Amino acid sequence: MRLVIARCSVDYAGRLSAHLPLATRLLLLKADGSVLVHSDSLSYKPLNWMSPPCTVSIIEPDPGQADAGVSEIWKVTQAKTADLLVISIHEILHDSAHELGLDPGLQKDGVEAHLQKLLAEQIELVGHGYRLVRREYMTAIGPVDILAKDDACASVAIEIKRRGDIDGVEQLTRYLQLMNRDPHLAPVTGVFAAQEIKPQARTLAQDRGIRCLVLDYDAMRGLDDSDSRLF
Amino acid sequence: MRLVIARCSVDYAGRLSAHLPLATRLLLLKADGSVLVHSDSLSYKPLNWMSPPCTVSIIEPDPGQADAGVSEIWKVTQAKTADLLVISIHEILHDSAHELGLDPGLQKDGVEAHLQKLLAEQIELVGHGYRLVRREYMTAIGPVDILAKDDACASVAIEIKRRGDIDGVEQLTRYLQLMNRDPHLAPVTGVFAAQEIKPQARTLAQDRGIRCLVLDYDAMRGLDDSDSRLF
DNA sequence: GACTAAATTTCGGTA
DNA sequence: TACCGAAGTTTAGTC
Repeated sequence: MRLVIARCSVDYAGRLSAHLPLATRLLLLKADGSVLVHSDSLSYKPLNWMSPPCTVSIIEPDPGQADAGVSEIWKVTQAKTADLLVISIHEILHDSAHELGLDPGLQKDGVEAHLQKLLAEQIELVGHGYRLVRREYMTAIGPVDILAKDDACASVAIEIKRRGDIDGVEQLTRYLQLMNRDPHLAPVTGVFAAQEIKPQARTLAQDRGIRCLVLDYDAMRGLDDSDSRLF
Repeated sequence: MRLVIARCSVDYAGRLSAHLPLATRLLLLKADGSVLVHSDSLSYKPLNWMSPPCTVSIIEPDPGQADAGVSEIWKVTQAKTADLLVISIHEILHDSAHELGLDPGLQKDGVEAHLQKLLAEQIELVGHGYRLVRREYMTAIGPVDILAKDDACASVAIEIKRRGDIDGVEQLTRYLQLMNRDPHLAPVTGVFAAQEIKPQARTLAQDRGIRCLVLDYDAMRGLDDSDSRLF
């Protein structure tokens, strides 16, 4: 990994066109050839970047560019997409290279999968007498998060989201339409379960006869003994 | 901006739980207090991070941690969300600070807006005899990208995407349902225009009587003289 | 300020 | 490998 602090301007042309005026920035060259341009704020996302596989070639500025103060130009090209990133460097303030080695990688434990697991275990939260049929019930257009039976033994499709948005209601609606064509399952009712449900999503769901259920993640975790791992 | 190369392990607890085993990584501390953890590959996105506003406090390891080789611990806390990022540093291999100043910011020129502008100018691409009514035609649930009239003077709502996905078909469907309730507009037909249309989106669109139109961005740009700016 | 839609989305899983 | 859905999504624009 090479770290360069430099006064530079940047131009990108590819899926969009973008320009960064002259300023001091961090240029990050990774071992896989990718390049990131970071400013000193606006976290997380670089101002500009090129994804691997790509190649960096350092070229001399032409006389006109040299007169404008450009000392060198980095031309970053992408192998597949013909995207082009051009970094015009005026002054290098820091330049160091470091050997990092391979990273063992991130171990993560997401929220939606966890919510699904918890709700499957605590299916009575959906309604009295409910029973779990199975998680990730496959349909032709994708898996329904949870399929259950209500106290009258009718099918219930449950869609789980962390944030309940219109998209999630649309998704559940598609599943319900498909499942209600299957005589073995029909009639199937829908439950839209999320930690937080947006007003527009709630309105749309009610309009379509889909029940909304707000989940209390912390309370559900609290009921689950297997979950006292962190802190 | 402070750049640190260090052997470290990282734990994050917040919206998810994540752990990074001991390895050499880049730690990036920005002026706004945000922290990024980058490896030497897997571009663009940090392995782990904390968004501003957040505060970093450097604490001494307890004896057990010190025995395990930890020299110092960075505890990054988020003001609002109670997220916590803990970086256990074993060895610092590089440490430098740099004054970057404010960044003038990115000037970008997106693709969807450009596609919309081009298609409005070349509305005959949608069909012979078509005329533009207006771009960003407002409805109660949001703006329709383009409203046009066909050769029989019937209304046509056009939704434009770079990548035509199911979401876009749903979006256009909602617009069409609403607009067809307006006697001044009805009947309104729909056109789903994109550079690339996914098979499932195409199927759904056809099922709903929405016509699909694949746009050739380069050809449309070529027809537009005002667009010979880059290179 | 809330909400909606786009993103150079990226990233992971599955058929 | 293509496709589909989630993301600690983030970010930008609009009402």
